[in-house]
Amino acid sequence: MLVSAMTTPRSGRPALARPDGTPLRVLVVDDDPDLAEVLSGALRYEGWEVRAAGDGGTAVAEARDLMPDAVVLDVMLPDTDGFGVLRSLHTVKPDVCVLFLTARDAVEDRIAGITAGGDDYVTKPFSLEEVVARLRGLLRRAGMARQLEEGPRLCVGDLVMDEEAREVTRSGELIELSPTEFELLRFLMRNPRRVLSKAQILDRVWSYDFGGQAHVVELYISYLRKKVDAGREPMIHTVRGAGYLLKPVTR
Amino acid sequence: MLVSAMTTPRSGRPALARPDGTPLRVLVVDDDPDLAEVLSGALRYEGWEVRAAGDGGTAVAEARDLMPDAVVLDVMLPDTDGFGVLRSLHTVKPDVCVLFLTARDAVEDRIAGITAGGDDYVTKPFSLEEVVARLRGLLRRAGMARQLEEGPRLCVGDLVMDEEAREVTRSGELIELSPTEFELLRFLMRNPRRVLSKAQILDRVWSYDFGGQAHVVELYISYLRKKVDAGREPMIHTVRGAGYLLKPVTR
DNA sequence: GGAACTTCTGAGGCGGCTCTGAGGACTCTG
DNA sequence: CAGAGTCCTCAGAGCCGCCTCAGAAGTTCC
Repeated sequence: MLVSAMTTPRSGRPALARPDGTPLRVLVVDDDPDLAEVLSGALRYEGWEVRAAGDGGTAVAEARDLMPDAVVLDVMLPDTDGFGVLRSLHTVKPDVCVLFLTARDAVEDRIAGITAGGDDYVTKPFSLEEVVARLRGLLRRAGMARQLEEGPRLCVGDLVMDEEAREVTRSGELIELSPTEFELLRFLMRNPRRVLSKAQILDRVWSYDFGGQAHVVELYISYLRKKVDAGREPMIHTVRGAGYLLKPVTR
Repeated sequence: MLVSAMTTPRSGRPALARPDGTPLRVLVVDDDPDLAEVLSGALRYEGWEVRAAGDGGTAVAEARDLMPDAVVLDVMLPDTDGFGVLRSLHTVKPDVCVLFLTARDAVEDRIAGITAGGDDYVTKPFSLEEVVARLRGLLRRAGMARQLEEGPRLCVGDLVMDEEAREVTRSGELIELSPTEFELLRFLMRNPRRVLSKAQILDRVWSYDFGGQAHVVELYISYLRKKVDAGREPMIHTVRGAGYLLKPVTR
């Protein structure tokens, strides 16, 4: 089952590209077409060339055709399990990076065995920010993609985030964040000087099956302010009726 | 309310065009024919080549024929839901931009995820100015349309508006605006040196179901003057019996 | 199995935003 | 100069958006 094909990245950021200049390619494999659509959309937006497949057989066929740099692979598939697909993928393209999608209660050690090769995994339900970030991490570690070589540091003013170490500092001082706080801040830092609506934030930072209200965003913004701004000149700003905005202090 | 259909853009600005010179194409999908007509009219006025559809099936067929650069899509359709149409649209044209229309109370529901790909949405009742602006934002981020590449800055004289950051400055000084003030000013700035009637302003800046009087326009113009002109040489001018006009100060 | 932490819900309150109404100023006309 | 029409501005009521607190439920770690 072919879900969608693809031509160009739509994102404002520079297209992800390999040393030869062609865009990075990713294959999304999930039997839930809605989820595959959402993932494809998000990755396309990030500059990937995306193709999607709904089962293991199609996935391998698509991989042979596309020769993807990375694969986002649901472990539970209608025809085969993730392990079979993984073996086939490695036959097709030995150096492919794989990001597994797995249910929370899946057997942890089997996943651990699979990811030994440098691959990674994310448990469902996940947030798009997490998938995108993990995939970036994989590629960086694999040494692909020129744009990613710059390192895992994210800077806005004197606010610095080390994504790999999951460490945040402001003017040198360490800031401790909970997982959600961290991911929210990462999203803000990847979109500085831009108003982000609560709905946008909810879409990217919270998991796709979150049924709650936009009110949580307000709450977590409030948490972040206490830790990030904390008496200092504020970097997180409310734009009434529009959303929130992170920007360096103007001097 | 029915707006007369027209063939060529009436607007003073150049027609929106893609790199190859042909005008940008948009498909409007809404089951309310009046609303579809209003939207179509406004977008045509902005220089788009417009076609409309009333349900998901027709929409996909039209899309296959038109190959639109963007789609304005009501989430609630008689035959399918937004996800289905979105998936079909992406199969037809993977790089299409989608702007969703949704009822206010449906936002919390399950819009989350749909917009993940960098697509955007607007809640009903919306103002035309908002739809047009969002659509421009989408296209800009997608890197289409030569005219839009200039960036998200709107300048009239020393008055500068950064739409993404929702920031307005006059000769460098920051001006704080409420949501309505912001949208009114945006409309004025996108139509400089042109007299805009109160009715025109009401139609574009206020949502289509606003029942109030033209008096609010006077009021908000007065608010804007206090903030934008504020002692300086005035840029906002009243044309008695006709409307208002924004222009740079002439020396 | 308990303690610490994290996440989310609900309620209360504050302040800003939007719009109405009224009074006054300005402009044009007869 | 009077009157009508148009526009400007102020004051205030109600509403809505946002912030914060407190606590319940779930999770992790020892």
